[in-house]
Amino acid sequence: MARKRFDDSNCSVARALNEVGDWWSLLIVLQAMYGTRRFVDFQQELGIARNILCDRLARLVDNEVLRKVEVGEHGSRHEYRLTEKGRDLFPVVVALRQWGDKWNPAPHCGALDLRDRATGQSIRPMTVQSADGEPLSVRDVFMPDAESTSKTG
Amino acid sequence: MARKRFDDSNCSVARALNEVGDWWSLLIVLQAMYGTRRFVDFQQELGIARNILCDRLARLVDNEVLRKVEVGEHGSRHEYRLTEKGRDLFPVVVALRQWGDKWNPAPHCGALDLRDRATGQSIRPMTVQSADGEPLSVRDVFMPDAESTSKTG
DNA sequence: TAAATAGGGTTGCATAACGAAACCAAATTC
DNA sequence: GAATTTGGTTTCGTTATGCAACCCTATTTA
Repeated sequence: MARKRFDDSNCSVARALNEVGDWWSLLIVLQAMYGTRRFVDFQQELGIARNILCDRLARLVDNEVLRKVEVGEHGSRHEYRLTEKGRDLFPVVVALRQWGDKWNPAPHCGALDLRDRATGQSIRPMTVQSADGEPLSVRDVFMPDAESTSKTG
Repeated sequence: MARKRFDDSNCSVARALNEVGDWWSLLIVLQAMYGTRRFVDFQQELGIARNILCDRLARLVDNEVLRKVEVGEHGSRHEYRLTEKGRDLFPVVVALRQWGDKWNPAPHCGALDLRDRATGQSIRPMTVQSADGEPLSVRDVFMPDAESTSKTG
């Protein structure tokens, strides 16, 4: 049967996963952050099937994570560019990257750290922070609204 | 055909998604962060099919995101608890939650913000930060290793 | 002591999603 | 005007997902 959808879930994590929670969408967004814009480039760089790429690009455009821009230059008809909503996934992608680097280091190459273009220094590890910037763990936070912990789907 | 796997990808985002990139795994982790530990509770609170829950729990245990703890109390035989690796997904989950709250606000209820248990204040929005704590956008960072941008799969 | 209930699964089946390769059509280059 | 490039759609076989039913053990309840 069909995958369960979370469109109207009262859990914002579930709603977020509904848009970018599949195997490919976040990788497409990541690739777009690297500068990829054209269909064939996504296809080749990700090694994704064309029909799946079609579907995902359309869905990301529907959800306003990407926008489809018509361009007239030599053969290519349009490009897929990140919207502000799409660029706003940057913290999510970086958090995932750091988690992957920490707990599943690459077999061959080392962790590929991101660096501040202005200073050349590595970026900080992502942390959940209190109002005054102190790092917080799971146990350090609570949710005022208790009912939100139930029934995500 | 089978879903494409990213186990040996040189992209850490792809490797991370290989472990928690499906529709349910991150929600299970989230639920575990809320304090859920038993099979039936995950099942009822998430509304997930039992066989899928079985599969996901086993996979999360395999990947050391959860661990299975035997407990002897009244009928229940074991619990699923977060490991350090699992708790380390906190920034990922919070980043996703904030993105979902910002761009897909819940129809009925408002954004359910997390608060610092010590002060009662709302936590900060997650940002990628430079070495001295300044927020950075996609355009503000670069990767020293250029080849890492290609071929994630 | 028999019966009901709870916890933690497993099995079968129908449907939806995925992946590879082939096919298509408009625009462009040779 | 034939071959290429770009951006898809179609076909088809495999896999994943969801629902419901079943199973086994341990504990309550009658």
